[in-house]
Amino acid sequence: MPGPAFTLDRSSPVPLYFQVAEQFERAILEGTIAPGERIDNEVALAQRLGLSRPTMRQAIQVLVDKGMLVRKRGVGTQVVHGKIRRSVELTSLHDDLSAAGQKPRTEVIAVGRVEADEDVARELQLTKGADVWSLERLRFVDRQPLAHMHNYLPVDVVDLDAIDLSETGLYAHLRASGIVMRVARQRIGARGASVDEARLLGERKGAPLLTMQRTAYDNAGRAVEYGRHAYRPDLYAFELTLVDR
Amino acid sequence: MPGPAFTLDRSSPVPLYFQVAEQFERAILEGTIAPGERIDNEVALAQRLGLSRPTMRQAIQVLVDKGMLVRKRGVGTQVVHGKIRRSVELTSLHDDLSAAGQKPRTEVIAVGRVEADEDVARELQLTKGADVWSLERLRFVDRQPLAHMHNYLPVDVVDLDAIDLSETGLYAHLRASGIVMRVARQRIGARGASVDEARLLGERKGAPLLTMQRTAYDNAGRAVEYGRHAYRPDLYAFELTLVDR
DNA sequence: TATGTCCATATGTCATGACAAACGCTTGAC
DNA sequence: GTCAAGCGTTTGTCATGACATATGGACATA
Repeated sequence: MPGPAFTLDRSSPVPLYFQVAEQFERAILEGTIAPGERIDNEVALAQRLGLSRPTMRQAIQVLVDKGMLVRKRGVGTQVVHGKIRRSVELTSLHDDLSAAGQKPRTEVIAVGRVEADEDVARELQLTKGADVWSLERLRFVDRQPLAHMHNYLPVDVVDLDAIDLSETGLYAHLRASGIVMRVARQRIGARGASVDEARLLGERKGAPLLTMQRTAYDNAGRAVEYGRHAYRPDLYAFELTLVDR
Repeated sequence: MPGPAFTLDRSSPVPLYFQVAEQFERAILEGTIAPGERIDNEVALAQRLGLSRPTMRQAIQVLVDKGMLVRKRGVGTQVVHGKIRRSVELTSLHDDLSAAGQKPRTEVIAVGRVEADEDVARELQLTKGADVWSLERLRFVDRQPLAHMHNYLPVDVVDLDAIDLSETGLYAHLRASGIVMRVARQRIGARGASVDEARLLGERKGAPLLTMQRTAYDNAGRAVEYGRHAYRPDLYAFELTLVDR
């Protein structure tokens, strides 16, 4: 596959397998390695880079998990055909849009402390009536309303009053506050717009909306965020890549 | 964490790491290991089971990828809080429903060879106008129409005429035919029902529908299936678990 | 009391070596 | 000519050993 000469920095804190994976990914995205093309076998690659085979395997595994490479025993490893789309990750809509080069604008409709209803309490592992942050926002792209977002957070996780949420996304701020989200559970569905939603999103009552509910957990398994979102389906859709292992 | 005594069968063709992962998963689902509880460290576990640490790590990694366990360096590995839902996998709706204990019924509306339109040709990596299988079905659960499914397949992949598609699912048949699907790309959205869809699904025209488009690739990177599906949102939703790695 | 340092602990990374199993091609037998 | 057996290639699995690094508590210090 000769491809570009990969460089390794053994003094870097970035793990070697990750350095290799990054450079492979770039080569694939740039087309330096063509779709369908087979890459060298693991043993040869490892030797050429001065790595052990387990490390080389780990690097390849990263891209296999991303759906960019496919392994076949006895045959080799090759680049997957078709355009590579980024899979659904533990990011927010704000991150998604920023990555796509768009500039989202966010309008905070309401923020404050409320009593958790049954749904919110269950999802956040609290008792009903407990004090939680409630955050309601409207997101625009190109002056068009794209999503109506209602999030709930335990009060001991973060102080929402101290944040300017119209500038940065909620997730970006949580990360900056040292909150590490490790697992999230999502439910994607659809329903007709309520009167309020229709008004906010510039649609008619009953117009189809794409909905998403998400509960995010930190690395201690504690629920840190629960959100109910509604999207205009003509402006947004969820894309994901599934990999069978 | 003492937990149940895991058993290993070294003569089995099932990999050791997988045997361990399976038994761990069962213990977690059954509650033998409580949510939030820390499991023993990798070295001790490996020693107790007579395994090497890499193998033990590989077993744990399987469950970390599923979002059931969380690792913390310097601390340990613990069971995630909250109910575990199965993540979106490379399965079909038929599989999903069967796994949930329901008995889906399928009605084949039309099956035959057609010329690929632009969309189909692009997704299946064919030229426009090429001969492809077209399969249109309606899926019921408890006598209620749940989904309208329109799938396209390259003619050289399988012979749909030879199959009874009302009994087994399309994916089950593809697997039985030796077709291995490794990667799939999905796009989930929403829109209003067309007149035809409304009639088939027992809804009104313009009623919100949940839509999914999927292109599946085999292990050679060849597109083997493209489908456009529409679901009744009151009966179906997509659930997925995201894991940050 | 508050803060910084040290240390035990557990996971993260990496190397080396070995055998197993699947795939695809070639070769040989009938 | 067709089919089966054999073989090389490549990934899959597993063992052993070592050092790095983040975490959280104990302890010493200001």
